[in-house]
Amino acid sequence: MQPDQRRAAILDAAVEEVAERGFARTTSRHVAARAGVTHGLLHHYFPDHQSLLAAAFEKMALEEIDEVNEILASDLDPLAQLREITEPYGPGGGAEAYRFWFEAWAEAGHSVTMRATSERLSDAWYELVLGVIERGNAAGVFRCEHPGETAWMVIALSDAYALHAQTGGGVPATEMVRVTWRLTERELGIAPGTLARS
Amino acid sequence: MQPDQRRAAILDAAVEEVAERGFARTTSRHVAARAGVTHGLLHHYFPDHQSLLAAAFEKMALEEIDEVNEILASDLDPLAQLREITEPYGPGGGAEAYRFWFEAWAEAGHSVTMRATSERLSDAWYELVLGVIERGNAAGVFRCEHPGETAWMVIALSDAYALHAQTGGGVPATEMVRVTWRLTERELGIAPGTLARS
DNA sequence: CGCGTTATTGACCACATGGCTAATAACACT
DNA sequence: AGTGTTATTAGCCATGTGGTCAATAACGCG
Repeated sequence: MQPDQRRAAILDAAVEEVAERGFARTTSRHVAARAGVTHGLLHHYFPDHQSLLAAAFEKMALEEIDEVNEILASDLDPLAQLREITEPYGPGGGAEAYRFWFEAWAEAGHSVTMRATSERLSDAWYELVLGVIERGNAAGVFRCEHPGETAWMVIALSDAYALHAQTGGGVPATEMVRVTWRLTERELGIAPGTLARS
Repeated sequence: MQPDQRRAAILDAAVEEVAERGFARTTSRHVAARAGVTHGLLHHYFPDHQSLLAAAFEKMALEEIDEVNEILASDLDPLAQLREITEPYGPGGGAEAYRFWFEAWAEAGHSVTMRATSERLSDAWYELVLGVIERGNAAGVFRCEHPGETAWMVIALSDAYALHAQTGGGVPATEMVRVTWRLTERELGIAPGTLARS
């Protein structure tokens, strides 16, 4: 196997391991076993354990930013773009991915290294949503009075959805989505039910 | 020291340790050192490590539910009660407490045991906010059309505030609070700026 | 083919952890 | 004071961890 592929395979294994067990419980040997190598090899690709975890975190963040940028570069109109953005975090968005980000958020509270990456990702999301809203305003599709505040609201509700979908609670997912849509529509100044039509 | 006090001291130490390092990195010896005892003693109060962590988790959850009930039982009018709730970080403590909860939520993704407690807490919060809104409606202080949805929104924004305050990002805390208030006021059908007056 | 470089293995080390237990200190109660 | 119970300590053990390194296999290239 090519070094690049091996490195990628190790990172993939690390991401899966983190999603399953969490950062703190992710051990070199488990990652190595999942990647089909011995743990001594990890040192050949990453100077130490911390670097491996940081690289795995960074990889996930970059992939997410890339996905987001793809939406941005697409020819979709602002309304459709906003739908795309809110959808990945919607029903069926992948509980495994959520688990990874919860781990990352919790880890950001203890590790200074990861907080930086976390902030970069956070900012990327904010800029993306804000851009979509402003372009929608310019195109006359939206009539949003507080683009910055609305952008934060959209992200906040998405994150909270992911959070509450995992930690459970009596509020069903469908209701969470309904609230998110209703509030977003009102903030954007578009007709109720517009977002639901997909 | 009395056994009860010792047990409480150990649990306090465990909670602090979890908030600082996370569940997985919380070791018997560190907890013992923080509590001023030797690690052998922990075995005398808790059968094993997992029980200690579970007890610490349960303790935090019960304390938070108690605080919630205090607000409920207070003589404050619904508006004042809602102010308490929407205050930054809510009434359950500051950023430190939320670091603990992020850890707990992440842990709930891996451990089945903790998910139940997590859900109970989640439901308690929802019922609290919903109750305040409905009593406000009955008293004519609020004119909220979707109490259930609004209750979830209030909790969601509060959690997201804590989350983004920890993971950083370009959105300043003051703006997050402003959005939360504005949206809450609109959902409750009360005049803008009402919540800000404290 | 031969040779230098890189990838990969397996074994080893020092260390921290959770669990356990015998010995001791503190205590409660008569 | 005496005694049985509980609280507390110190130390041991098996295990798993991250890090390191020499030996070897695979590879690229002249």
